[in-house]
Amino acid sequence: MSRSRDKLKLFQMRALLAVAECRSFSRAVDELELSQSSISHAIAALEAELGISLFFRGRQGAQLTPVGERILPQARNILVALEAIEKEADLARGLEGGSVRIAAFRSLATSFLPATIAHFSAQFPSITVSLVECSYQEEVEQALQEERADLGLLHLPTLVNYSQHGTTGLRRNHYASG
Amino acid sequence: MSRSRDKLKLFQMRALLAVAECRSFSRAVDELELSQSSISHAIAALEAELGISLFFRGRQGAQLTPVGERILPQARNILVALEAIEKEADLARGLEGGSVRIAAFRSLATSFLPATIAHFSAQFPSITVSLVECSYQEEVEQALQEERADLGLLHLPTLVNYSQHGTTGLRRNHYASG
DNA sequence: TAAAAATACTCCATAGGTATTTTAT
DNA sequence: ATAAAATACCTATGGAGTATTTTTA
Repeated sequence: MSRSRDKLKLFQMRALLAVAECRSFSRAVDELELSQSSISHAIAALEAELGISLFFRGRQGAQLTPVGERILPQARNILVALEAIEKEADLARGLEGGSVRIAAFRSLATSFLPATIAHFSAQFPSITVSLVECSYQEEVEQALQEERADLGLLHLPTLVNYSQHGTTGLRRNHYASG
Repeated sequence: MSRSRDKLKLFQMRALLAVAECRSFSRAVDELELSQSSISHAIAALEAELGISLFFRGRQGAQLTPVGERILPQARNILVALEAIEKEADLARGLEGGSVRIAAFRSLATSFLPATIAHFSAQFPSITVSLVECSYQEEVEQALQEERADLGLLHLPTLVNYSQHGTTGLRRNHYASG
């Protein structure tokens, strides 16, 4: 059977972007860290697969055809989506095995926090969420300063405060409720 | 040197989509027309590359992890963009070497049409645009019926009418001006 | 235990490279 | 004449397959 059922390849998208940007196959060599030959092959294969010409070639380099011009943003979309996937994975990896200690006084701890924590835990099951119950606002601030908590819930105007020394790579989703 | 600098592969995106949809590696075989082994390899490689687990595996099949759930729409975006690229290419190919004959009466033909045609020709240089000048509206309709024109410009309320028998694959961009 | 996924192993198509030739200005 | 792209040819990575073993509800 035939290998690689994918007609269009990702490196072809990268090549398209780079050559379009550099307006030259040769100059795209540096950006792609690929030989001129490979870039030529890649674009040629892409053009053959699509049955169209993507670039006008000349001594002064390569220039996008009108079709190439319309295809370019879609190729960019693909690479952006790929980046997004890697970002999501990095974030998730950063969260693996992490823990968050939340300091809050009793009234908050018993009202909306359980639901919020449940929701969070459903999204990030590998993160241990623990609660440091406090009787007064001062105790919350104390817990943060003594690094017995990573996240503290306080009254307005300082509703949410957080320490930078948590044991997790948590970089967003600092849950708080109005 | 190493082959394939792309860490993430398109067929892995397809596999992710299919397995997520089928909630099973085995059932995705039909949809992907790929062996169970290959699908397993593809997902495993993707998970290894991203450093995360995309599916919970069990006897009843496979279910997306929270990260997998967040990555899924991006994978879909990639495939949608690919489709769009092929669509653009198909359209451009259909236009290759085509021609459009426009029937219009003199006043229109000399006022806004030249600019419109120039713009169109810049976008689709391989298409021959010719003008069939008419003195009266009835002549335009006649030219269309006798297939001496592919596109006719008439007065409101029937501003634009077009024949289905053109010598080009033109399927959109029926240019008209208010 | 049975259905599903993972592994072991093989194969060859193809991405990628070097060296050279062709093309366009 | 000369810079750029295309082509020829080669190598070996990794995608895909069949057969089998390992999981897990």
